[in-house]
Amino acid sequence: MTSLRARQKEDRRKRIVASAKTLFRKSGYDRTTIEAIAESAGVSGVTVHNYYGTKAGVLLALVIENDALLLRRLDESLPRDETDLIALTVCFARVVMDHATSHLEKAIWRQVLAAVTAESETPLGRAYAKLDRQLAYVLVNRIEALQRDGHLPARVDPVHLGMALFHLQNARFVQFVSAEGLRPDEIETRLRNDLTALFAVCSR
Amino acid sequence: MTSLRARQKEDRRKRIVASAKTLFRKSGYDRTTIEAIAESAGVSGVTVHNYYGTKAGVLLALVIENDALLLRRLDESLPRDETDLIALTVCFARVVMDHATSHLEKAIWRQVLAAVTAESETPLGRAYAKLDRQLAYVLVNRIEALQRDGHLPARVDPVHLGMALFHLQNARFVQFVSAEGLRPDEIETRLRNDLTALFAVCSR
DNA sequence: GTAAAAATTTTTATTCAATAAAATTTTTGC
DNA sequence: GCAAAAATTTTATTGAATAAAAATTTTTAC
Repeated sequence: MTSLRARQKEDRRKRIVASAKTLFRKSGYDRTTIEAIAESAGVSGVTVHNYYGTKAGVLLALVIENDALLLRRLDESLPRDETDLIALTVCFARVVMDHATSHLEKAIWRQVLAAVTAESETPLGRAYAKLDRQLAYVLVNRIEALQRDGHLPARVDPVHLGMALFHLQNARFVQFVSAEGLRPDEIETRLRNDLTALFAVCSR
Repeated sequence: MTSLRARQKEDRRKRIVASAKTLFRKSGYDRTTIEAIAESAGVSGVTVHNYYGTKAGVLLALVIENDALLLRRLDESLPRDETDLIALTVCFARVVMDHATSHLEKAIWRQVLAAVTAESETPLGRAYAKLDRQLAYVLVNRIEALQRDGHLPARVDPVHLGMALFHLQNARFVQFVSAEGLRPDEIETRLRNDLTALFAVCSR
């Protein structure tokens, strides 16, 4: 039983986020005012603030919505028969980059990453962190499968390995959006170099 | 031959940054206004903007100044006789965390990290990126020494390895400042787990 | 040493994000 | 339908950011 009030709220949320996405893509983040988003969504500017706290909050909400999609897409896009850990991680990174660029420009992703750090202790920040963890677990699950099939030594902890690889991939993603001219291919090479060097250590 | 004008400019810069550091530490980032920094430094608010562009710019300038110190401190603090790569990286991470917390609170570091991403294409953002690269090279140099002394296989590329380890360490640093309650010991454990898992892969 | 010029800061004004309190509208429960 | 509750809008304020004009100071040239 959803009350009228709850439905209206949900409706406004949807309109605000949809308006924001359109405007951010059309005019960029800085040149889009909260008032413009509010007007386009048919609410007052203060309501947008009441709903999302900050302009960055609206952006984060929008990204979280899209990332639910990425989560499914990732699982589909990673080939089930891939046995090479490096190839798997690189593929993961590429799907993330493709998804990102197909939705928003790099300049806006920089705002997203900035907001995530600045607002890490707020509800929306936590929601993003949770999604990030789910993203990491897509990789962890694949690594567990790899280990089950004997493509990885039994001594490696798949959760730790998955997290480490995710962090590394994420660091390269940050680099990707931080430099306008950097192409996915170049990032792929760097990530490959990272992994090759690490796996070549083989100490003790 | 430094002109009077150049000296005065340098002097104002110093006063602005010093005032900002004092005020940020005393009242936090958000509760410190540019006007307050300006007044304490004996200049107008607009001058602060002219010098650093944004409030975050002032913060970044301040951090860059401190990081020059970190660079030296890091090189001193890393034991020369350390032959274990994991121990070396963990030690590196700890020095960075100690340095960070001794200068500014986590909440302010979150603002720093946010500003770095948001302003990656501005001069101050680039200056920070350059310092980051120098920090990474402290690690790279140590790894090269390790390899020279036969503690690392000849097949590993020390630059790639150093960069990868730096990124991993950095990802954990971001986590460190993003969660108020997270202690350096816990981060150290996580980083150790990352490295242990990666080095255990040993594929092909 | 002084007057013109060049450079730099300050003043002034405007836009917009963020926040708070009061006023208004809408929904809900009876 | 009507009173109470909940939510939105209006109104107002602070502070960051930016731009243009005005004022000041340093430099340069004589």
